[in-house]
Amino acid sequence: MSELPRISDAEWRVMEVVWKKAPQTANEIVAALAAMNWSPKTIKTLINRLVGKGALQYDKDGRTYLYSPAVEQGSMEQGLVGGLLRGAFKGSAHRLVLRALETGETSREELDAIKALIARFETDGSGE
Amino acid sequence: MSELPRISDAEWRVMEVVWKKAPQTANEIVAALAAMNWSPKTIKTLINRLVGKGALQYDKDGRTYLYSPAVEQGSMEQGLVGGLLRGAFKGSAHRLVLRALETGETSREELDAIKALIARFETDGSGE
DNA sequence: CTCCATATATTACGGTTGTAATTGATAGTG
DNA sequence: CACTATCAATTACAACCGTAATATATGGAG
Repeated sequence: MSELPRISDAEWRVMEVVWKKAPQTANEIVAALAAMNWSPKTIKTLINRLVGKGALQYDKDGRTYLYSPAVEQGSMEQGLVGGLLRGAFKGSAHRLVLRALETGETSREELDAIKALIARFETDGSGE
Repeated sequence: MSELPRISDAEWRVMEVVWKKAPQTANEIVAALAAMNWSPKTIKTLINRLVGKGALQYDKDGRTYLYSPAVEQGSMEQGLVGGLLRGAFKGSAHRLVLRALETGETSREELDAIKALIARFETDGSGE
C-alpha cells in the first residue's frame, strides 16, 4: 500500500498540469504554467522534486523526458481533505462543510450536487 | 483587515489548547499537550513562534505570561478550508465534500447536520 | 543580599519549500 | 568534427518547520 507522497502547494500546481494531460514534456508543463510567472528553472526544480517524491514518473524520449502522474489526483485530494478533517476538524465533516460554505462562493448548482452526495452516502454508507 | 497568520500543523495543536480555554500559562499549555509527547521546550518554541506570527498574545502576570488567542478559531478554519477550496478544488465545493465523505468516517448525524447546512445556505445565500 | 528554581529568550540543526542559477551532457548546425 | 542551443542534474540560499538545547533574567528562600 504505497504511501501517498506529501507535496507542497507549488508542486500541486505542477501536478494539476500533468493530471489534466499526460504525458507531457518539461517544456509543455512550463508553457501550461505561464500564468504563474515562474521561471522555467523553478518549474524544472519542482518537476524534479516531484519525481524524487514519487508523484511523477517519466519515460525518456531521446534527450527529453515525458512526464506522467504516478499518483491519482483523487487519491491526493482525499489525502488532503482527510488530513484536514482529522487534523483541524477532529472528524467533524459538517464543520468543515460549514467553513467551506462560509466562503460565500458556492453556487446553487454546487449546493444541489452536495445534496445529491449526501443522499448517496446516506443510503449506502459509502460510494454507489 | 489584518491578514490571518499562516501557522503550521504543530502550531495548530497549540492554538487548539488556547482556543479551548484562555488565558493559560505556558505550563498549562504544556500540560494540556501531554498526549503529544513533546518536550516542554518544543512547546515553548511553538508558543513563541505563534506570538511572533500574531496568532497568540499575552499579558504578563509577574514573571509568567498568560497566553490568549489573537485570532479566532473559526476564522483560521475558514482560511484553511478556503485555501484548499480555491487552491486544490478550484472552487468546487461539492468535490471537496465528496473527498471528505469518501474517508468513510462520517456518521449519519454528521450527514444530517450537513443537510441542515445546505438548507440554510439555500434559502439565504449566507449564514442566517 | 545571594543563590536557585523557573520563566522567557536566543540559538541550533537538519529537512522542506519557494525561487532560481550553474553545470554537465548531447543532439543538431555548419 | 567543433560549437552551440537545449535538456536534465546539481547546487544555492533564505524562510519556515519539527524538535530541542542553551542562555539569560528574575521572584522567592534563606
